[in-house]
Amino acid sequence: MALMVDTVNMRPYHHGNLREALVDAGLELARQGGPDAVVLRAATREAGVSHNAAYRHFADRDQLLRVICERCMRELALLMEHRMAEVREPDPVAGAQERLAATGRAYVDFAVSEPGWFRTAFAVPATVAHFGPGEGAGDSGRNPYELLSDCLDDLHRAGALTAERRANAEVAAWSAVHGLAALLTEGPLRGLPDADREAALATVLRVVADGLMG
Amino acid sequence: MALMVDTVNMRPYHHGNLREALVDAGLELARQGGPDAVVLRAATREAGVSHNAAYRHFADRDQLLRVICERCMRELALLMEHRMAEVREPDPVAGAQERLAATGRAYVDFAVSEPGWFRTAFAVPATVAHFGPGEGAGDSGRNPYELLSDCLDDLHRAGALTAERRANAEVAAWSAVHGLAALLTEGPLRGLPDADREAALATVLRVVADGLMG
DNA sequence: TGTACATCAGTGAACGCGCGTTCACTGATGTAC
DNA sequence: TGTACATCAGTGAACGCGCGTTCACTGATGTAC
Repeated sequence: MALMVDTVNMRPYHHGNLREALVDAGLELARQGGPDAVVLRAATREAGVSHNAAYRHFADRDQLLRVICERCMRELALLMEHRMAEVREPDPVAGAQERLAATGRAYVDFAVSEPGWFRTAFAVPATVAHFGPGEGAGDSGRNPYELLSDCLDDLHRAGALTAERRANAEVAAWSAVHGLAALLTEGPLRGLPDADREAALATVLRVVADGLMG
Repeated sequence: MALMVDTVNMRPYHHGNLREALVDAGLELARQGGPDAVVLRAATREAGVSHNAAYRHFADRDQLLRVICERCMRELALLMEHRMAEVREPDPVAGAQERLAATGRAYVDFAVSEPGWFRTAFAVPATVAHFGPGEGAGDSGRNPYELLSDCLDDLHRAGALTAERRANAEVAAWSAVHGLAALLTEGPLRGLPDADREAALATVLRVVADGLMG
């Protein structure tokens, strides 16, 4: 007689942490197949639970997907933060330039190494979205847009970016890097050999830097 | 007794041009809902024909989708060509610069005004894709990549772009413009007000031009 | 410390949906003689 | 010019799939007394 614990597979009747388990399963699904692969039944299957158990923790599939999207965006931001922190250049201008490039590299690296997550990060269902200070990365930490803004603020503060050119600089840098990431992962540049990809990335970063700072 | 023609809806038993009708229906589906909305049964429904009639003209759904994707890409190229041809500047350098900007504007305008088609253009199923001379736009006309290359060649010929900077210039310009289009249509910049979008586009084009030509 | 009971977190079966695809078929067309 | 017949382009029914979601339920937990 199994009382608390099923003696065969050792899973208690109450999962204990099903919400987390569903999010983890959803993240794995997203990793492999992008946002469309985040399927309620697959997540519950993976968690070893019946289909509708998920409804104890999420109102519907969209709510689960939303959480997964936020986590993916957060992962992207974390890689960017990590790469920024690795920059050791003491000179304010060169340091700010290196940090800007580091965020760009991180962005593209993330997209290439985790294309499913990258696509999912931007697959927030329905209306919402819209980036800006405090939006887009859930509750904790800075989102990619904010990290980019920080770099550009640094550049401005260090005197490498005039006030005039500071305006709208986010969208220019972001577009270039996002476009490369999209072309490489979902677009016609899928499967570009490593060396070509590196050359493309270097050129994009150079054009952005030269274009912004004149 | 209807012999050749059904007297009620005047549709002959043989459609006459079902292939074209299915492609047209598919294009409308793509326009409204992107590549995922290109659904065999919906296309046949729209064409007023039974589900499986489509199999007389396409091996499977993917084959239809592929045709639709090519047509969408062709539409994008046509708008770019049209906008390039509108440039009247006689000076070779200024003319080439204006044509480059015109292709970028066309690219973003297409994405914003026809987001379903834009997404579909890049949703070629499975492996394939990869741009380059002669690829990506089906059989006729120049594809977007080639049009961009033409602009850059002009710029180089006119002396505004050094040979060194000519290298990899396509990917830089393309990434920036594609990224803006993606952010505006599928990403966090969805629904950006017109004025802000115009400012963003202007900045992106300026950064690309300055970044490329130094 | 023991027990009744509300509440929480699961189960299992079922519904309805729309899809791609296949099957055996029939009506229409065009061509050889 | 007429006719037999191969071929082409449709039809209608069905299969199997996986999905999101709902229903009535039961097992486990925790709390008031």
